[in-house]
Amino acid sequence: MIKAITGTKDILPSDISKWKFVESIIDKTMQGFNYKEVRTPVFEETALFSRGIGEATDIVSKEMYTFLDKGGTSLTLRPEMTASVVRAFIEHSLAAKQNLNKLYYIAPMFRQERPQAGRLRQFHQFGAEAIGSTSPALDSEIIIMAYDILKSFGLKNILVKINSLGVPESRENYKAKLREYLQGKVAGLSEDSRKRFETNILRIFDSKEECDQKIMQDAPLLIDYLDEESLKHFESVKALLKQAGVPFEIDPKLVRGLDYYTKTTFEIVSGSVGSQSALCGGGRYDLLVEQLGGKPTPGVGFAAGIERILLACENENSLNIPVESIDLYIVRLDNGLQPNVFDLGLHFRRKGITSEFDYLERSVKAQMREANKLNARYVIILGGEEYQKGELVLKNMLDGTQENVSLDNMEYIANKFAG
RNA sequence: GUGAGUGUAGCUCAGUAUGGUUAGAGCAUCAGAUUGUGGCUCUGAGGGUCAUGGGUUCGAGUCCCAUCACUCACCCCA
Repeated sequence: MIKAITGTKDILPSDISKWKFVESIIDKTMQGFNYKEVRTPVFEETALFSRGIGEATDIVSKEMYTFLDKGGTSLTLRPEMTASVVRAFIEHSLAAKQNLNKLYYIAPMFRQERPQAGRLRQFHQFGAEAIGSTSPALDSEIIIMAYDILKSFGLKNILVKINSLGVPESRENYKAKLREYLQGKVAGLSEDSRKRFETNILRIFDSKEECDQKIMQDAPLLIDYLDEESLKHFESVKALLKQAGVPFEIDPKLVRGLDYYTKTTFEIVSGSVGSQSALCGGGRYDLLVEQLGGKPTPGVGFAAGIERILLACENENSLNIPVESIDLYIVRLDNGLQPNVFDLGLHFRRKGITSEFDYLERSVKAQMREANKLNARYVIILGGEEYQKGELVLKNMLDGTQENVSLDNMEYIANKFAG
């Protein structure tokens, strides 16, 4: 038997209502903030991601699905969306059409990691990017949108964590200080952290190893070395979040794994999923556009993992999905009327009234059972004496009442579903 | 990439310690309950190469080995 690739999942009809519901809330919220949807190809030239996300990051160095096409070009299935959105922004000169572009997406991403709870190889993210302004209002807006959407899913056990990474210069200053602090202590670090000391020193803060955490407890914090402008920016972001009623926590150790972040970074974590608790993450990237070959343009954005959110919703039992139902089921008393049933069904279907009938020549009882299983609001029973008299039986499945309706008064039935 | 756990019906699981006739249950599916009407109830039916391959044995779902798959955790991230 051929099975789906490791780390990929089919979304079956029984799950679709959940996804549609989630997507509709995302659409509604994003549009309320006047973000416009954008769709980009699932694969891009590999260089886009290695340059955008950073050669040394885990995503680029070991998690990408990269392959050569027949022309010998190295292509990669997108592991995240920001680089692609920025590429499209530059390629189509969106900046020329308006100063500020507010974009959002809902799309599949691909990373070749070992699957576990809340982590798949093909997974779905939604997110937003506001490109073209340094205003802290946009940092806040991005965080508020993410928070509002999660709240709309009924999630309670969530925490917003924010931090500021400052501008590159202040960060370099700080890194030097941190290196100085750690210089004599390297031997006490875990193996991974010793590597990070060379490659990405800030990430040592993320380590869960006890020995690392002990050493990092007294380490200097980035936030104390922020430049004045970044600090001011950070204060504005915090003030706006407070104003919006979004509870948050400052996490000076929140360092994100993508290279392009500057100033604000944030994460929303859930206590209701396994170890992959980050539902959502993002931040400001004022240098990315230029880095990818565009004119210097600031930006800020976030991405959220839909499967993780669904997992959290399931564990908190927070999603209230309406049960699926259909409008009409047409029962036939004798098989000879099959063409008439088909015709009648088509009549209502073309009016947008969701209708179904039996294709398997099953008994009346079986047809009624089917109607009930489908949650049909009304059932038409066609055949027998009534049919001889030019009538059909219309049964209301909610209260069980039924009435006879003349076959040339289908308006009457259609009106049951009006409005 | 590293570690641990689990693979028995469409789904959730018994059965494996002490190997022994035709491998069970619940849910789901289908059919029926005097034949023209759903939900509840009752009755019945279908559905399993017990993950795969090898080994031990008179005999393996059960013991041993290998492989594969899945799950969780590390790592990293959404």
